[in-house]
Amino acid sequence: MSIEMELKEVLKEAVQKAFDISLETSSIVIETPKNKSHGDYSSNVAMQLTRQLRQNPRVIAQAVMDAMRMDSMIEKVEMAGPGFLNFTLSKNRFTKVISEILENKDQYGQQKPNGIRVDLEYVSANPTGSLHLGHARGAAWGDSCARIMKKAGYDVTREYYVNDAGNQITNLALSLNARYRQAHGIETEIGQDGYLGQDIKEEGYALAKKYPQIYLEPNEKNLQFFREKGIEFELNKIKHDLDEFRVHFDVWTSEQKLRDSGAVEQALQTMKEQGYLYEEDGAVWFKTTELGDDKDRVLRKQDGSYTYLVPDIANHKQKYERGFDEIVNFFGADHHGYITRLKASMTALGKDAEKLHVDIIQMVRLVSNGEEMKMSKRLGNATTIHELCQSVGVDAARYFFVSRALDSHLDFDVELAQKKTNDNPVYYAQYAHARMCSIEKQAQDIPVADSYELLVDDKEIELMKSLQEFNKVIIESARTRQVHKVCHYIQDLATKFHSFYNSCKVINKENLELSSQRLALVKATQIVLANALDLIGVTAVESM
RNA sequence: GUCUGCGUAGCUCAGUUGGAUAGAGCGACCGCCUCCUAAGCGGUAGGUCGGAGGUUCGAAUCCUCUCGUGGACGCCA
Repeated sequence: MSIEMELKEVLKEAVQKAFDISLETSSIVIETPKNKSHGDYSSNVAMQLTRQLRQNPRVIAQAVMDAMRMDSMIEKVEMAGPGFLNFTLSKNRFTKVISEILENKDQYGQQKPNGIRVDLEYVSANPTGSLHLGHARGAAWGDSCARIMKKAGYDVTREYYVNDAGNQITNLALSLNARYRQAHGIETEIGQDGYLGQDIKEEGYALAKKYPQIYLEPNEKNLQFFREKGIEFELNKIKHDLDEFRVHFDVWTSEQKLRDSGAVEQALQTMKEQGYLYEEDGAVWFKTTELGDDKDRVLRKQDGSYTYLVPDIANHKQKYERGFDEIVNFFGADHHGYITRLKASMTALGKDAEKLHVDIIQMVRLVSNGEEMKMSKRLGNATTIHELCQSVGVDAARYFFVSRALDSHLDFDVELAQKKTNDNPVYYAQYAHARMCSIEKQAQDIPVADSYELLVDDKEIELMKSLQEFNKVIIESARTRQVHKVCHYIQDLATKFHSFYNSCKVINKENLELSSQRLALVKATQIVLANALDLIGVTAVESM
């Protein structure tokens, strides 16, 4: 049992005994005080009970303390401030974590299956161009979130929804056809909605070489050829870039296949039966205003084609039918207004919209020399995920994207990410890991201890406390999908280690007993740091 | 105008279902390698938590209003 659970049990019993009140352990808050003089752990139960008991919190705290059973791990309990109970634990309680880590190794931190099936959809960029910075943030965040949730015991499916139908794809086909024609010396303009990227130009020319003179006219039959070639080309490029970025998916859902299967019409039919649709101006509308939206939305346009929302409704309907308990989407901030519509659709289909979570990814700005680089996918001059990997490396890129809360705008400082100095936080953590590996390498003739009673230095205790936090961080990060918490944990653990390193010499032939115990602590820290870095897809390097 | 983020130290940002004297990194200043990687460590300076009310034992955190700022408001995706 974790230290926190043990303390909660102790408090629960004491409150029961003192006031005959039965508390849920989940409602008891155990904190780690920032101020060292407040002990190792603290609780505010007394203050929480003030309203119910109508007594001074200090009086309540005293009564709880008097009723408390003195567990062997508790060295001291004190009442402080407005009514906090501060616990100081016996030093040997903290060493338990070392043996747990050494036993479980790379599986340490893995929580038992919690039976919750969750679907995470992220990136889902149209196959009409390379992935750029915004996608990269979504990719790094979504993938890390998947890793963390798996570690926390969730049954995770990683999903990419491919918009391989609709206008954008037709525009792509037209652009390819235009380049194809140009390759044949026929003067052709790229339409206003066309894609001007260099890659598409090259692919058009390549197709001209491979399939000469057959598909010149932009008629429907030929466009279908360019659609297929275009999607194949773009999707392969995307998969290649994601692979380089260490991002992989379990499921690639095709919009075209959803359409072909009749799932789209089926979803519309259900919504119609539920009375949410009506016709006006030759279009089919969805009464989203009845479900919290500020205006109704068109589903089928005057020209008979569907809006973007429609196949996506079918996409999400199927997620429900696939049996997920939680359905999560990571959307770019520019799709914000879309959430209400999507949730409304699920309600209209009789699904529980509460299961559908949409996390918004705030904008990324590329900053270099204090200057912002504007991005436009259509013009083809955006910084791609591949270029980013080339210039700053995958580790730094992934680290930067998950180091900030998702709802904060991110200024990605390319120069900082490129630095191989201590200005760059990713190196700080990797350096800590490399140091640990170096110690292990040099201490191969020293046995790793299995008892740790000599580890009583403040720096050692602080380090063990951080190790103890790992499980909590995983669970909390997964529950809230706040990936950056893992990043902060990594920084904290690295800091505690560097501090320990500077004041506690590990390898000391004069004191083999202490050396072998410290070596065990180093080994445990190295395992946890490597496991934590893996959660965000960053390499735990062994030497630098 | 409506919806939705953000506003915390000079800069970039954390802040544990509301908790004690608001934290970290960078930058500035002062120290530490005859010693396991100085890509490191220790220390100092720096904040009316945008502003005003309210809720309560207690507010950076919750509510209302307000100011600044980014984004979205399409029969595009």
